Amino acid sequence: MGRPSLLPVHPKQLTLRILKKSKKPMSAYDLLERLRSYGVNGAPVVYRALASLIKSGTVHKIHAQNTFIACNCDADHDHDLSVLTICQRCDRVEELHDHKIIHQLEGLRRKGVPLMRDAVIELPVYCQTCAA
Amino acid sequence: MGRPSLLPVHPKQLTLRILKKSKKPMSAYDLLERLRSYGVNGAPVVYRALASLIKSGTVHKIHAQNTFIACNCDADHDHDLSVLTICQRCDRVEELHDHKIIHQLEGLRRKGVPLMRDAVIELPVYCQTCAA
DNA sequence: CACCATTTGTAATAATATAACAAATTGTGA
DNA sequence: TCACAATTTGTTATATTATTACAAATGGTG
Repeated sequence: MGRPSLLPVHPKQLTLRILKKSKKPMSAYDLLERLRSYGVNGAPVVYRALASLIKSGTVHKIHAQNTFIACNCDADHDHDLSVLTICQRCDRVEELHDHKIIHQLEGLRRKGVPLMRDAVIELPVYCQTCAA
Repeated sequence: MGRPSLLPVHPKQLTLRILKKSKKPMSAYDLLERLRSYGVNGAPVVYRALASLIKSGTVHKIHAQNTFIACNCDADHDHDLSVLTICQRCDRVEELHDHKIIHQLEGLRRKGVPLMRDAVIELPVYCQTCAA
């Protein structure tokens, strides 16, 4: 199993808990600050936790912001494409549940574009508040 | 007009030229290395050139890679949504010309999601070569 | 002309992410 | 059981990406 964690709770679980509670996307170093009180001292610990969570589809990285969010799916069901809108003015992130888009992307798959499971599509927008 | 550039050719033009010639996306520091021979010495010069080019739609940033590409549109026509596929294994980037997807996204716009002009959608995929 | 706004260039620094390595544990085969 | 490889963790250091801060140079405006 390798060297055991010195912490009472594994960094991966802690990371997920914090992200679940956060309404907003968090950067890796935001997370690190929060994790320090639990004894986490290094960036690699955070990045490893995130990598693992992302691999399992539990967490998404928002590349346009270098931030991370917990997937808002409740159950352990298989993940699929998720579509996020990112306001270019206030940075607010929302998940779109537009089935037509999802189906369209699925269509791409059938046409030979091997879209990855857990693909995250980030759409730059102005949110309703900022559009005004 | 502000302080004039000391260079015979403006960094912005140089940056665009280099990106146009490059088949692959380039990082800002890749560009800087290339620009040094023309007398460009600092990262801010590159980032300012890129910001300006991105604003005019001439260059796109690929957030998932922190790289930049010249838009492959030939003319000065107005830009619209562009859809890129990014291979998660070999990092190759291709531009999709799938009109259905574009139309679908336009549909989102009409439904009230103010998608930005020059929105770049990055789809994580496995390219045909790597899928095998 | 004096002043201000703007742009450029440079130096320094911030923010994001990974590499390299030692230490601790488990499993495997002799 | 013992040696040893394979893994995982934690730490330090470093690489990569991007911005801040500031001085210098120019053009426009009163």
